[in-house]
Amino acid sequence: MLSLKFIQENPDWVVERLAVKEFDAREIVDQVLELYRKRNETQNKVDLRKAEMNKLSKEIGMLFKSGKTDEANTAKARTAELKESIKEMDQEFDRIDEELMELQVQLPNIPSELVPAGKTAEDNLVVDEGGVKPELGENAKPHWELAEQYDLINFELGVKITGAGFPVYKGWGARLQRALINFFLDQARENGFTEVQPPYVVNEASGFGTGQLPDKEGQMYHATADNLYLIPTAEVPVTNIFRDVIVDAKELPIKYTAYSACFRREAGSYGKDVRGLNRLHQFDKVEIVQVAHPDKSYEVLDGMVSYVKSLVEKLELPFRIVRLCGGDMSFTSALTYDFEVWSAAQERWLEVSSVSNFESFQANRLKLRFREEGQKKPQVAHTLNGSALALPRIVAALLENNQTAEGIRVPKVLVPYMGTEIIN
RNA sequence: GGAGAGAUGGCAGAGUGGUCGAAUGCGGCGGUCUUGAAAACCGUUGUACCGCGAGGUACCGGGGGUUCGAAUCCCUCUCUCUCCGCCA
Repeated sequence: MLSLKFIQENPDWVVERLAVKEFDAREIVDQVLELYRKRNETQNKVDLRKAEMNKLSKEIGMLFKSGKTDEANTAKARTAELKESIKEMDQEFDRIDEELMELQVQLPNIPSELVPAGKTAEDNLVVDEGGVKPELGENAKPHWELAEQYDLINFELGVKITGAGFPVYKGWGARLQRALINFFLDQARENGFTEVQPPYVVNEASGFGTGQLPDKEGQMYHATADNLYLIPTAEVPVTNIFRDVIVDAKELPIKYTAYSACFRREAGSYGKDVRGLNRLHQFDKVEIVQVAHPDKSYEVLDGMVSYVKSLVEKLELPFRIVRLCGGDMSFTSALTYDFEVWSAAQERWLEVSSVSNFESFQANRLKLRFREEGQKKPQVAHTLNGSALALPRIVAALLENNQTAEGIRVPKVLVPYMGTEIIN
């Protein structure tokens, strides 16, 4: 979330920049300005009265101690009115503060200057591409047919056990999942990321910290009996490691990676988007998360983009990198690069990674700060994360792009993990 | 699931109604000493908000209450730990 101070100091700029995200912030910003002013005014007044009250109480204490009971009782009588007005003003303050918070969480993050204008995915900017699209010819099969042919994934079984979007991986299919996870984690470690295994279920505070709550609870599975949420991405538990934390500046950047299953309700999705592995309710992903110095976070973002690029290149997948336009970006992001790989039989691009700089948006919610050497006051840090990578669509592309008459060719980097050069 | 205990500053741990934002120890930082280091000694060491400033306010798990005054008493919620049971 944007800090109140920031909004107060740059109200017009906030409105102007949020327009890039197709968000009309005028009304909310105006209300924030008004309420913030009222809040401070109220605090000022109530603090003065509290100071008076504290002083009186101390005096009464002294009087009782020195046995001047009559004088003490006289003084006591004077506190009643003060007490009443403090109570009223406190309530007023709390009311305003709550209202402010409600407004504050409605404002999306400010898009970076690099974000192109635009409403939909059509307006995203392709900034890089690589690899060669394979020529498959007439008999090319989509991955769901290949998965069935080689008995890699059983979608119907998942329906029976749970429901649509929860496939069962089997044999080489299951082995491929494990191979990819291990490959991604090994790569991350070699690039300086510390591996963590987080919980897959989080509480409300964590959901708030990374921005899923309060508004996007519809995307998460909710275990109501315990009021816990299944994670939609490892970003949530991993980033929340740093909730209410002040780190030393010299520890930055902090680089974490985690494998996790991810759970998404995906209410309202339909059609070709959900066919096969294209969109699932449960999927596997290796995530990378960084906590960075504000001066360095865009360098860090570039580093993450080149790291993810190295992964898709090693997997020999044709890819492109797009910079999301304002209208296609998430609520919390300041700048996002999506990675898409070419799915040769479906003949479409599939998003396999999303790498974002959240600047201080999450850190404000998390109260994640750092302290510069020798400085007293902590500053808000920047957070970033990215998929490295999400498995299902990688699997879809690998199956389709590498299909041959003899079977599915395994990319070289995965051969040691798979123990075979071909799946058949 | 049953029974009990507890939640205090970076950590450990006192404080059971009044100058308590909080003893003490450890850790951290600065200094003295030393060729350097250790030890010893001295000092310092939470966060947020309001205020131009002086300064003020809040915070001892969360919320509510009693009281002139609450870390301390009462209610309530949450969480943690221990033992028993069950169990990967």
